Amino acid sequence: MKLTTKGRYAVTAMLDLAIHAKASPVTLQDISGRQGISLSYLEQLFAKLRKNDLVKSIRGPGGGYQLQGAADSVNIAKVIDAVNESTDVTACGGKGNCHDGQQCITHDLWCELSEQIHSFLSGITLQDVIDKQQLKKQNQPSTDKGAESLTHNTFILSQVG
Amino acid sequence: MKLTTKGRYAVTAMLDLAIHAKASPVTLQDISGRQGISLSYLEQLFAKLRKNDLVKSIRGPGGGYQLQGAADSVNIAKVIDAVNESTDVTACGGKGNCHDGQQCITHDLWCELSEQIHSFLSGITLQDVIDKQQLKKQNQPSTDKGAESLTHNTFILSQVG
DNA sequence: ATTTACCCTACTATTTTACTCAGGTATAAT
DNA sequence: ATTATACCTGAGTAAAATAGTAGGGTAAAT
Repeated sequence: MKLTTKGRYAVTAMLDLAIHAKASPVTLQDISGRQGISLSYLEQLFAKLRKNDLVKSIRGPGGGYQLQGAADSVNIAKVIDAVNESTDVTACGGKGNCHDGQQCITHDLWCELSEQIHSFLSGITLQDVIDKQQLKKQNQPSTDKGAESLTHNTFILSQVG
Repeated sequence: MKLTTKGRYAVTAMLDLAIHAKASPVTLQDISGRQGISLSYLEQLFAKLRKNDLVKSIRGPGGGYQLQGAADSVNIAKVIDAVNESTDVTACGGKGNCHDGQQCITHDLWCELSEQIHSFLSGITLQDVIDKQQLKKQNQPSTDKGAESLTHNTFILSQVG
């Protein structure tokens, strides 16, 4: 599990799609303008998103991209994994044969934690993120500083449970 | 919130410290050997960990590093933030002044999600990760494939709640 | 036929990562 | 005191990832 700006771009673009591509598809040009990502870079990201069946494309004039499924069927982990593809990460090639026992402990620990993070992000869909934002907007019209931690935890619980 | 191999190294090293530095401090030489990270790179990482009061150093022969606090008082988010330092991330400088309303929506959505992830990792301490691994070892002596998701979620719930 | 907008490959600049080198300083042991 | 240890620091550097450019294609709507 890797969480870089690349994955951020992908998630941001997917959220943009989820919001704007209700009826007609959205062009990469539009996303590029709204999110400040270069068109060609978006094309590269969407090539990967398409290969992973996360989006579908419509060619020609009036064409663009749409989510392949519903916004509540696409989770964040899938999106990030799609653009990152094949992060082996493990020093010993995942076979756990890096010398004898002791050496491998912390290595295993990290793998365990990495799975936790992945599992966590698998439980959050694009729709969840959008809904949460709507809720926040309603509760706090303009000023929005402070008192964050509590609402976060309740959100997490509602997602996982 | 960024989750790169750099952060992985830092977390791995901290876990190594938590396990080995019970009585006497641990040298970077030792961690370097166990975890396969170059000594000088470790020195750079630990300089940042020290500045953030996550570890304390003992100089001279017999010296090395120890955790500043107890293993259950250090959370994963702190460790990762310490070595990454200042990820502005936001395209509009966090002031939310990137044009009018619409443009900023997905931007806000990502920030929201990013906070969720941060909050999630703040709820997991080094000790938690170690404990979880111990538990896994006991339940499954050697073969450890399949049936993962369920135990993960219970772990997450126990951490956050 | 022309325009639109996806599609694809290769190339390049920038940044980050990970490491090396070359010194220093505090401390324990002799 | 001297020496060895191991932290500390900064500058430089190779490799990789990120982000973007360039230059072509192809499918489809007008």
